[in-house]
Amino acid sequence: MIDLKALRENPDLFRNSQKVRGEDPLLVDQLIAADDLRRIAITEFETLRAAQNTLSKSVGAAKNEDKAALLENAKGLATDVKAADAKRAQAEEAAHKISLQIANLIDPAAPIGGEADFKVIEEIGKPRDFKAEGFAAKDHVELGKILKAIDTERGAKVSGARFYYLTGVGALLELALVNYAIASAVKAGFIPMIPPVLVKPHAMEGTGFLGQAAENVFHLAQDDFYLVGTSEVPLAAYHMDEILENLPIRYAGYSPCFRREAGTYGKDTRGIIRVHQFEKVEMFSFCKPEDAQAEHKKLLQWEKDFFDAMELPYRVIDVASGDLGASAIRKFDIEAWIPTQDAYREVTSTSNCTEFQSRRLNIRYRDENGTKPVATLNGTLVAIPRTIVAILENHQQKDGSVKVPKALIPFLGMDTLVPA
RNA sequence: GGAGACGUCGCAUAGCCCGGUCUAGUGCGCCUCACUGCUAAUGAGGUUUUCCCGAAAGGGAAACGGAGGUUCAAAUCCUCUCGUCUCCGCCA
Repeated sequence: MIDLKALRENPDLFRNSQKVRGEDPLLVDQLIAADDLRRIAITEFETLRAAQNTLSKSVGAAKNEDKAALLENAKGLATDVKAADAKRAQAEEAAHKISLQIANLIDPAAPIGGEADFKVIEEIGKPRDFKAEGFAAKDHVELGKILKAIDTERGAKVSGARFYYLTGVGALLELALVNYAIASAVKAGFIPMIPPVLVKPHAMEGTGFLGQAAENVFHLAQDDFYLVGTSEVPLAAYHMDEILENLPIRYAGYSPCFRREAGTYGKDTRGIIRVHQFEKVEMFSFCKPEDAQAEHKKLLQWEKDFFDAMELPYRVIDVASGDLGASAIRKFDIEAWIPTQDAYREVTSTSNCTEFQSRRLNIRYRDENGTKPVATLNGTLVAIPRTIVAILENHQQKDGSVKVPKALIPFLGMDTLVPA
């Protein structure tokens, strides 16, 4: 949720933000109008209510003969108060509804444009030249088969398209990646968390996932639970309705993630690049708004550290305004090189959501001037399937074996994955 | 799944039966001041949040798990709902 007062003071900023995001700038004007109505309604109600309170008090004190007259008076007032209150509630609801539709005020530093208009910030590592090495790179599906690490066929048999089994070294690889990620997060001061992945609508709403992202969440209609698409949801909602002390607070959440992947028919149908269920270690920070930008850089650095340790070639991109999602004011993705696709593919993403989520979730901190919403940021440390894809494809050798990155060896207990 | 108890100001509790004097008492904690070689003790005062009007000073409204209802008036009465706990059953 955006800052209503800021919007009132500087509507142009918000109109422009909406525009560069490809969202409707007219919502800003609708909100201003609705907010005016809301404030008028509040004042009307409160005036009446104040009159009623005084009158009501005098009823209790009054003697018999005066009482009847006062009561008569009070009854009329009660009706008016009720009507004014209903009007107030309705006006507040209307304004609130519009305010929920307005995206977070974009960071002017974010590149303007659509999905394709990202800016490459840096490229790290060099893609291998398989031709020069004298063999053709196999893709992760093939390697997964050779190593008996990934079974997509049986995944499909049991659960359908976009499901898979990690088997043998594949399963071990996940555990090693997770353990390495958690260990480095703990070293960096994160509190490791294993959160619930079924959440109530309020938590989902509060993190902004029931807006335009709604079609991508699984919903258990019978019990009105949502399956989270990222532990960002339960981690953000963890401190719902609280006033925090000792910021920043950093959590590293390890959880399964569920995504419907609606509207992606025909995209990434092969392998485990795009799946309905996967595990992920997610970093989540609560900090003071003035520290958010620096915190964002730190999250990105931790992500880079991880991919450096995996010895993978990757690039960092600054995601363009039209592709940010409602909560983020700026977003950096790490894209790892995928040899068989001859392309960089997204493996992590870190977002600065400033106070957007905390306003909805009512998460604050205290300073000299009272309480203020905190800033929230999130970033992927490791999303398992895509990282496995990158490791298998980039570190493969001619015979189909895969070299294990040094950092991972102690966690995996082997330096090479060999064909089974 | 069945039966019951409970949910109040940072924490612990009172108030609810018998509606108004209750945003709400008490204890603890915390803050300020006084007293005091120091500490402790003691005394006085203070100690929630959100919103509206206002340049400010200040004024007003709302909140006793949540949502409705009854009433001139609800922490207090009624309904629903969520959560916690206990017992029974069931499963591990």
